[in-house]
Amino acid sequence: MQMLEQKHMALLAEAERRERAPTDNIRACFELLALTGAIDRDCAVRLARHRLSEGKFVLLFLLHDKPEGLSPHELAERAGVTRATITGLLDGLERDGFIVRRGGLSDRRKIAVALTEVGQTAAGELFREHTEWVASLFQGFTAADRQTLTGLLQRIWRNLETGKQQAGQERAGKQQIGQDEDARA
Amino acid sequence: MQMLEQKHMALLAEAERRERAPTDNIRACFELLALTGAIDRDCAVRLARHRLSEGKFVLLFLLHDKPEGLSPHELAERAGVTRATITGLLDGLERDGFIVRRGGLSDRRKIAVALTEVGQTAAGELFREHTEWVASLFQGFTAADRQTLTGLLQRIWRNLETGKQQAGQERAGKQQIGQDEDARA
DNA sequence: TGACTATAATTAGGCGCCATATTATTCGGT
DNA sequence: ACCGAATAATATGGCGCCTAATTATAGTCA
Repeated sequence: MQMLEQKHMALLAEAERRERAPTDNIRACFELLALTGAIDRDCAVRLARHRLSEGKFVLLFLLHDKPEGLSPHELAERAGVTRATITGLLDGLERDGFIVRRGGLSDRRKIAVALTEVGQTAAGELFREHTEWVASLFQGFTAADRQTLTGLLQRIWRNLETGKQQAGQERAGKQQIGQDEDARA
Repeated sequence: MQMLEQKHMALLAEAERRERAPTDNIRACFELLALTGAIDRDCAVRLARHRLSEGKFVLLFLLHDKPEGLSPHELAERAGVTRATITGLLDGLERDGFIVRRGGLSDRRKIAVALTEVGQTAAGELFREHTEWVASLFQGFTAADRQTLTGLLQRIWRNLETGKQQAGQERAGKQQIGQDEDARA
């Protein structure tokens, strides 16, 4: 069951042919990406059954205990996406009857986004369902297992950060002073 | 450095508040997703510097040793995306001068997609750069480390598949016979 | 007050992905 | 030779995400 994606198998085959960089490492990376890709797809399929996406689900759950509503601005911050993205998600949620936009606040630039009955119900049921599903993916894992995994992942994190810094320095070197356009990342 | 995404932190906090499903498992899952999310974003940033996306890069590399070109159909198969997606990627690649579409084949429905000089050069340089970057993420990993990681990931795979089957059965039960719309996944 | 600046939400446009048409061409069978 | 089925590429429209531009409103300060 070494599930790799099509594109990754092609890339790996070529890398092996060229005997370039350590292909074992590449394979390991692709295994990681394939798994999370599958998780994301499964997540999307599950939520799609309720006319939701992951982004929409997050908004629903952020609003579930806020009867007075939140502003798009706050939603963007808490969900970690831009306000423009929020606008799009809200359009869909409003169309499907999960939320309402309320105006008429003291600051007339702002609006309040709140759940409808339907949204409230969906939020409640789905939060339970979703967290149980996520937890089930690690069924059978002991604390030690999780610890081991976390340790390995952190080592990858560090390598990733190191690579970013190096790339930044190289580019800065090439173009004199060179602002780091990756600062946000 | 327990890097989690904004949305995941919000979800986790709420899950902890409700003391629902084992939050340690949820946290572990989110760590996994956060890491691969960061890898994907970094990958996108690196390729964007060359006016490429991951999808486009895959096509470039699939074409690099095919001077006579490949059909969109073949590209779709090898890249693991639909033909419609290929059309879009090719539009961009053609606009940016990486590839050309050639007609006039014996089967007049088909076209051949081939790299230009520019595309050829880019493909060569980027393949090296990209594989080295991917491999560098696992720098310092021993064979045993990789083995450990693969083992853990496979356990998650199995849990994921199990969950899919169960969900399928439940839905099949609800709606009498119920075709399995997940067969493709 | 009036101009400037900051902030809120939205729009516009782009990208990658998808599913579902649509159009052109080929091929099989009678 | 012709009809219908299969196949190739593309068009269309949707979704989620982004950045940059736009519009409305608020607050500040000379």
